[in-house]
Amino acid sequence: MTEPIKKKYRASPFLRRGGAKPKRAERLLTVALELFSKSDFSAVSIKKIADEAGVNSSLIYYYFDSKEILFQAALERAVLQTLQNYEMLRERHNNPAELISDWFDTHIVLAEPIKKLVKIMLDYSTSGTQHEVIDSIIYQFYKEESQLLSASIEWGIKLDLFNAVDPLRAARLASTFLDGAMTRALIMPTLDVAEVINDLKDVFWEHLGYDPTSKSKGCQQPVHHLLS
Amino acid sequence: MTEPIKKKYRASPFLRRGGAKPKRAERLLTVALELFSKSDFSAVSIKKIADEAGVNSSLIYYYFDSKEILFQAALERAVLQTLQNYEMLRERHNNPAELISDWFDTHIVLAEPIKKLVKIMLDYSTSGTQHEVIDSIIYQFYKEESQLLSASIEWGIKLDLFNAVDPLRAARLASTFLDGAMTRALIMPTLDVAEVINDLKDVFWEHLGYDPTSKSKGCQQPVHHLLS
DNA sequence: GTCTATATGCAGATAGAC
DNA sequence: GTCTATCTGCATATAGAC
Repeated sequence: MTEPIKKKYRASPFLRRGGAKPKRAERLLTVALELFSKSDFSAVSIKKIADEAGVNSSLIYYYFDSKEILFQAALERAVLQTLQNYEMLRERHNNPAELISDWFDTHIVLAEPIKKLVKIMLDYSTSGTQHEVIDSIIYQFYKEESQLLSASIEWGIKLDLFNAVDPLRAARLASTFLDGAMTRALIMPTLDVAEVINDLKDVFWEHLGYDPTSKSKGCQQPVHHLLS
Repeated sequence: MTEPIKKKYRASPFLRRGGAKPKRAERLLTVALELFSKSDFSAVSIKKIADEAGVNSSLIYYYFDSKEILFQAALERAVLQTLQNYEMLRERHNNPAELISDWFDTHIVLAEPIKKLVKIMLDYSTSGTQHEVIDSIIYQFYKEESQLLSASIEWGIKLDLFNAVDPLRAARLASTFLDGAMTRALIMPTLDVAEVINDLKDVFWEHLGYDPTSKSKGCQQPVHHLLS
């Protein structure tokens, strides 16, 4: 089960902005993420990815040592892009309630790429195979999300905007619910994600004892940094 | 993409209790569900299922016309068993708060089989293939769950136990969150599902304006009707 | 009902020409 | 960098003996 770990495109500092990155590799990663999120790892053939990207299947092995490496790179890229969104969220707000509200809205606007991310993480986690790199990517993702949320909640409590709830637990609650919304949307494509997330938002404010109408400065457009 | 629909083991009145059902077929369904939930459809080979069940791989084709039919039958069985649990839940309580509480607890106790169910539904839904039968099974599953919950909430409102929330939306909220708990547990196996679900329960009572400590008659053991 | 043997096809991966 | 050609193995599925 523990396959030999192959290398290439191992560089974690992805998307080195401005760097002369191979366009083909980027294109392949985008297509791969798209397909891996639609179907699952073993159902997606190298040929399908190549066809979709408009190249010969052999070329994939020029950029990535194996299908697994390609999968890993696609997942890493998706996580990093999502983390970048979180970072932008953080920088954009000087008010915890707005930040959290924006975080919910971001999940509505970016529902599609986030659904892909959830699906692909799920496939990996339940596949039985383990790779340190991927494990740590996923771990970091949830850690960052948890930190973003719990820090905001704590901050709101200090400002006396929120009830004195346990920040970590409340963060986990919100984060877990969002996973649920994504999962449900994957299972039932007809689901109105926005509606569900807004319902949750209401309940979450209720839990925090926060009245969103009181301090609303108009709904800012959520940050997009579109995945693929 | 639209494969010809094969038959055999087509009989939806599964588990006809008392009926002389082939033990081998049952065994195969159990093993199949187990494997399909661990990995994904295309990653699970017929041979693996056969090996695990201790029979020759050809035998599977004696009972099921194809791998897809086997998958479909396994999913159907899992859903029906879960629905049976819901039915037992319904019959066991004459108090909406207890019923809902028991519903949450059931998800803790039966986390493993329910995780399998969620995973397998997800795999199917995102596979791109469509089969009327499976679609309707999944649809029915969520419909029944929604009915169980919303009816209980409505009931509680009438009894003046709960706030006058929108029963359907509240039901969807709880149900979606549970999906999230299962998803998260699949992605991060170290997660303490019980803890997360109990947190949700608290928030849900809060939302319904219900104080669980007031009327607690001691925690009844949740219903099990173990999914293999 | 359960097995052995096998047909058939496609997937992942490599070698090497251009 | 990108392609053609090809090796190798395994997966689904079938035929047919017992």
